Amino acid sequence: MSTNVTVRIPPSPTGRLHIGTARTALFNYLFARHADGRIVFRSEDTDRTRSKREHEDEIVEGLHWLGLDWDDFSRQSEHAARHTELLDGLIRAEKAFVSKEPAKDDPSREVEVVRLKNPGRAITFTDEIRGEITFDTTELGDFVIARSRDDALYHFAVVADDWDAGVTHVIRGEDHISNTPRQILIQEALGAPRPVYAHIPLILDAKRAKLSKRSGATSVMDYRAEGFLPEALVNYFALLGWNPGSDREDFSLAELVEAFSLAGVQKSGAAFDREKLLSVNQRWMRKLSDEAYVSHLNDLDPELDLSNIGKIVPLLKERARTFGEAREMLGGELAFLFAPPSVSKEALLAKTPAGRGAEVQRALERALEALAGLGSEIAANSAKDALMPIAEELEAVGKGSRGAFLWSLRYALSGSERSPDPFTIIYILGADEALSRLRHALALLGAS
RNA sequence: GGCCCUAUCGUCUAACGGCUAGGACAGCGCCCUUUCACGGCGUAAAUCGGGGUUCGAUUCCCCGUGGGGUCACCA
Repeated sequence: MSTNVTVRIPPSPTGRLHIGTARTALFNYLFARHADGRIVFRSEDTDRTRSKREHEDEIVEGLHWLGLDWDDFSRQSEHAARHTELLDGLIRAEKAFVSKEPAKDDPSREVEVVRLKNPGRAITFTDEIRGEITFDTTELGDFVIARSRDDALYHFAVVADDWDAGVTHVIRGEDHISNTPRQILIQEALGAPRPVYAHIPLILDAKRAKLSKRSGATSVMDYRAEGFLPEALVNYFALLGWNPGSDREDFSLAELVEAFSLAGVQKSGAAFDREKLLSVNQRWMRKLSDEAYVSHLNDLDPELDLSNIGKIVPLLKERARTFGEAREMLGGELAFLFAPPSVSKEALLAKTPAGRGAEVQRALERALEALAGLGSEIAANSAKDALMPIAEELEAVGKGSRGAFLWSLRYALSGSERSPDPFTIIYILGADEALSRLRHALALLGAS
């Protein structure tokens, strides 16, 4: 592996795996893998009170689930001794100093924080995505870089760790733009090289504010639990703020690695659109083999009885946009496929013109006989071949009767005003169950 | 509010000075059709405003305005 490019994925384990974290990690991954470079994962756990191992585990698991990986793993807390060493060096060189001051949380107590001696000048850096950016750093003053000599703060730890890891490209959210000058100040004090910066646009919610817990589901794991495919999430996240310069939207992770370039990254924030994500997800679900589809359903809900679902998968593929939706359909609008529905005589004849009731009933009886003649194994199209002639005959006698008959047939089988067509239902139910439901409907009509 | 970033259909975006401003999602309509779903076709929908530069600006510059971010001894 060449080492001309090294990026970092530095999540802080203080919460669940946020969509924004995942997308930033994805962009780093795409950039690095495209350049055949290195990726270092660094858990930024220096906030001892908020950092939790369970969060780190979820972040790692979620990122792996999306298909991302890295070449090196470390925790910032493991670098504490190195931070102290660097801090001491800075103090000795009089580029930083220890300052005795009242503690922020308890002013009666005195603490010794470390502050950077700020030369106080304008800092200009080049952002790969936005061009030159200049800040006046005088207003920053001699800012705090460590709570004490052995407890470095974020900005210092980041700069030190990036330096030690040989990070060449810092690709992160736009919200870090204003952090960059102070990190550059620390770099210069340390004598560390300046990496290339690329600040990617933020993901916004529907109200165009930075995505937060209030904006709805923001954890990648929530989407997994809802039955989204990692391929779909990756595909959609990549297109939020990046594009290949063409109309193409269908990308696998490997194809993204191939196509990715910072030049295609957008400058302004992108609103997260769940509808579009759903559409992308459905596209990926449809690519699955029926077997894989069922296996995903099983992963989502191990309690689900999927023993006789094989014939139903095509129906789910054309309807469900997530596996969660698919599961709901099995217990909802498609539940009639598993247990006989209740049917009403009125709905059975809902589309039958006045005075034609007897006619439709006779046709249903003929349908029953035709079906019985097919035997118990029904092929995909044989029900249609057997029953459509009856419908056509009816139409010849009275216009609109075909539709009335087919409606009644379908309703007798599904007990629902909206459902797949009767032939598909018969195929799925099998001859015995279909005949039983038809008999039941006929009995209802006969009871007039 | 200071500082910084930013600005093409409702949303994601294409067009890196020169085409009727293109695509996708959502919307709407039509077709297919026994209903639903799928599918096919079509339609509506945008260059924030004002100045420049230029033969010519969505594109380059400036000023407004809008939006966003950030202002910790959090990361």
